[in-house]
Amino acid sequence: MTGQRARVRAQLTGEIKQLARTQLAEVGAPNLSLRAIARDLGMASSAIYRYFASRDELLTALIIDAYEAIGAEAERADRELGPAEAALRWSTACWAAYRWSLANPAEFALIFGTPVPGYMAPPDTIGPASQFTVVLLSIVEQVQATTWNSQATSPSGQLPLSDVVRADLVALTDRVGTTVQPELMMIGLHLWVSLIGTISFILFGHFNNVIEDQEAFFETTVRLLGAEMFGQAQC
Amino acid sequence: MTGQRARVRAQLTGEIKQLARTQLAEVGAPNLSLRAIARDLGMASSAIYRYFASRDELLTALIIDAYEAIGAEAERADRELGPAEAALRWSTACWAAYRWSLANPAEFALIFGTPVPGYMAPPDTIGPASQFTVVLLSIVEQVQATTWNSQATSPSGQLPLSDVVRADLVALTDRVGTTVQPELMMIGLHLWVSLIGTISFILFGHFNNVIEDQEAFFETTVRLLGAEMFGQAQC
DNA sequence: TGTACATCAGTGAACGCGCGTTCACTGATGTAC
DNA sequence: TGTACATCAGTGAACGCGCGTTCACTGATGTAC
Repeated sequence: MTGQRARVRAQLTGEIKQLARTQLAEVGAPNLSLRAIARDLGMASSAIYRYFASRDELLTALIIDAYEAIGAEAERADRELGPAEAALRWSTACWAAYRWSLANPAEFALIFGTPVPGYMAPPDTIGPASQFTVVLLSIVEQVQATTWNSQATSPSGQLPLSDVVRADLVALTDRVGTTVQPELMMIGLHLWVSLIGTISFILFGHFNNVIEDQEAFFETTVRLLGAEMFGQAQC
Repeated sequence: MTGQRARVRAQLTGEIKQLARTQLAEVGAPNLSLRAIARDLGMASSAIYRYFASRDELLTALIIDAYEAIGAEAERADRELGPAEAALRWSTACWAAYRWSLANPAEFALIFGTPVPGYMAPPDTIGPASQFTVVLLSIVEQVQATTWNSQATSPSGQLPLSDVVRADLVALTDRVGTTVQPELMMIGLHLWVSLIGTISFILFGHFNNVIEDQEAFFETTVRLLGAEMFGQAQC
């Protein structure tokens, strides 16, 4: 059977990444050690090089995996929800991101924390990085198609965009191939940033000794953010 | 003169920290090396131990300095502004944080990026950490005293807090000795998180190839955030 | 004003670790005829 | 179906680095009388 070697190879590649993830949580990305992984695997340290050409290449693989994982969680949650109001889809996606992040704090830090110094993410990471935002964009499009108009009640309606910001946002919508209005796009980006910022604060401990029930705080934040886009609706 | 030795000591301590900051920018906190600092200073590596008992103690000093620096910037900006509307004070504080962060990205990462694995921040850092939020709180208090009421127009008025979140927020206001309403406190925390989240995204490169003029984007975000607290007012 | 002593800064060698990456190699697994 | 050859996984030694921290020490600076 031809695939025998390939299958073993794929499995060991997976094991290496899994051990790397474990190490990530213990020592952080900058101290990720190929030798330590080899030790855990019971192999010679040089053997790792049959699977990854360098430490940076392994890091890249982990970053891509992390982006794909959080993106896949959001996608799955949105799909399982089925047709629903945009507000419900929003909070569903937020909770998917939250759950994944709490379950995988080291990988969250890998993609949204301090960039590893000296490491340059290759272009391969761009695609996976946008997976989550694709889900958000689809929600934003639904808002545009149904509820939203630029003179709406929420602060958004009163948001005057400067020419340069509007131009940037129009260029962005063109690039991703959507017809969402720049005002709404602005709010969408802002929600995305605030969502990740909130998860960061919780994960990185900035709310310790500040907020007791951080999950409840997250829930309120999601609602608050939702109100910015959907007006004063729902749950 | 008694202070001679002390003065030299203080100066060298400062030089060590300055070199440490430079290194921070180049290799990141987890790879901060006492030996490299000593090398840059032209001293024996063991000499550093006359100034800092360990690597962690040096890190702690840098963290405290960073918190104090960003807090001091905000304080100074707010003071120089003099009596002003809350909205203007808010944007002034935001820009102070933004400018400092762009000028000191490594130190921003030190306090708001991925925590250094294995490092536990001692309680000494709590005081300096709250310096910036003291400025924000003072703005929030002004809002409460002047414009704001819980049935206001912005989404905030429509923000129903669950019992557990309200309890957390009340405990928090008690602890910091203020009489700000929990709804407003919630929004204040949210603004704080979103502000730092936005700066993180910009600094950590998440807007590269997404937004061209990131400073203009920041300006719009600050306005958008302000609108959440102040309603649809001003500049 | 001068001397004796204590304090402190800085040295340099050492301990006991760690790391990424390369290279010539052995043996096993697959492939082509 | 069996043999010859190529491919590939894994080894172990080595190169050339790095690190934090300790310790006994020298010599200069300050302090007390």
